[in-house]
Amino acid sequence: MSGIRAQQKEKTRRQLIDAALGQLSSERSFSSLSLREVAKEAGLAPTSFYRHFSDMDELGLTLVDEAGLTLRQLMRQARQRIEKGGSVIQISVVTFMEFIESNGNIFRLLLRERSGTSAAFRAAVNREVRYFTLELCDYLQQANKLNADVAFLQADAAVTIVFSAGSDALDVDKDDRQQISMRTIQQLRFIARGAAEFSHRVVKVRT
Amino acid sequence: MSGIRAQQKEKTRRQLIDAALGQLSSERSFSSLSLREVAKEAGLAPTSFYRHFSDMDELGLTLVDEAGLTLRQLMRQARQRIEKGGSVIQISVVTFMEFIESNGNIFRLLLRERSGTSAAFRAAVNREVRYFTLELCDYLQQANKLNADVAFLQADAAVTIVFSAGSDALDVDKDDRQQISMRTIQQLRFIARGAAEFSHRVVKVRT
DNA sequence: TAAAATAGAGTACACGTGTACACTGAAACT
DNA sequence: AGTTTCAGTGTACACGTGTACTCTATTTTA
Repeated sequence: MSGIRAQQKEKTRRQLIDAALGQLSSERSFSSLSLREVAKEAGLAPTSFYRHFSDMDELGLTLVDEAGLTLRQLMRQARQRIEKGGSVIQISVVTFMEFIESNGNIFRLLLRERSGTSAAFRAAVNREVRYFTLELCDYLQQANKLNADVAFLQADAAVTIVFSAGSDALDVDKDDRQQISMRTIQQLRFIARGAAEFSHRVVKVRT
Repeated sequence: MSGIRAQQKEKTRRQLIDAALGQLSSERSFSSLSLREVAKEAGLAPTSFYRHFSDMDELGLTLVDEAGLTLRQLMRQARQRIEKGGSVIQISVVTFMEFIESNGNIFRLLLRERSGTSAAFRAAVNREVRYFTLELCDYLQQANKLNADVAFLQADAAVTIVFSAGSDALDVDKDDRQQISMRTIQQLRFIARGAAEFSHRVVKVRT
């Protein structure tokens, strides 16, 4: 029951996943990857691909899940840092920028497939981003005692701004990334301040 | 000198452009379009394509320019409406949503190519978005007497939020689009309020 | 009016693609 | 020990692709 076979299968499955991730870059999107290329990179015959995924879409959705995991891992890291004190906004942005730096291709995958041509991909990415947003929303409600609706609007706006900044930071050198970080921090402060002002009044919108 | 020939050429050039734009949809991106498909849709032999563009990339960049024009046209429309009175934020968002509704494929093109695999495309789209942002920045400085740096940060954040909302509004029915509009308006108010608060202090960041 | 230019069509080719199918050898089961 | 399962291979095929090349008909120029 040890499963020497299942074990090997899992291993080459990972090789396929890693091969796909490894081929992503600023000039190569997942949708431009071919089954044959991925199989070749993984050291497999093209037709062996089918032993693991029914088509490239299935591999792609697995990659999105993978990305979601990485993203949540990132959040845990950020929360740990915050608990040790410091500006919440600054730590969050810095953590996110570190994520971009060491997981550029994963982030690119999320960015691209979010506006891509597959409804399933778009849904998968949006689901991951929503988790991200809702966790931030909870945090804002607890930490800042915000009205629930206001907290959601703030969290949603903040995530949008940070993701957009991440996108800008992808193909840029360290100095520029620093600039982008500072700009983003300031913009998040605007939003936080604005939200705080409005949190007394009743806000009727929620999506 | 009337140029019956040049005239005809311009006409089929437009047919190519329109054919390409017409094939875009939520499940079809520009990069997935083939030269042959576009030529066929335009009623041309594949090889005749080369009489007008050296490759698909050149057509694509033309499309991005086209999109930029449409975007600026949109801004003019918004400004006219604003001059006739009303909430600036609300009118801007409503105008933008109208744009999405009637130019969905053009907006999709911008969204996708902004994070696409061609550096030239990304640069072209970012240039158009920057124009958009700078015009808003000027407006904010004049209308709200804001500090130049704060105005830029606000404009940049606002454009990011609005574009993201546009992306969310693409594949959604009228009611949901209305929801998104209200959410966006409120978020823009947060930013405006926050920026106004900060505009007294000195802000050191500018990108 | 004769010559040159050129938008567009048609043919042809090499290439990369997804995948159907038959096969192999080793692991897993009975 | 004998049988079954199955991850991985190799071959083969039809298809869509970009584009080089030649030819044609018509406009433009000289």
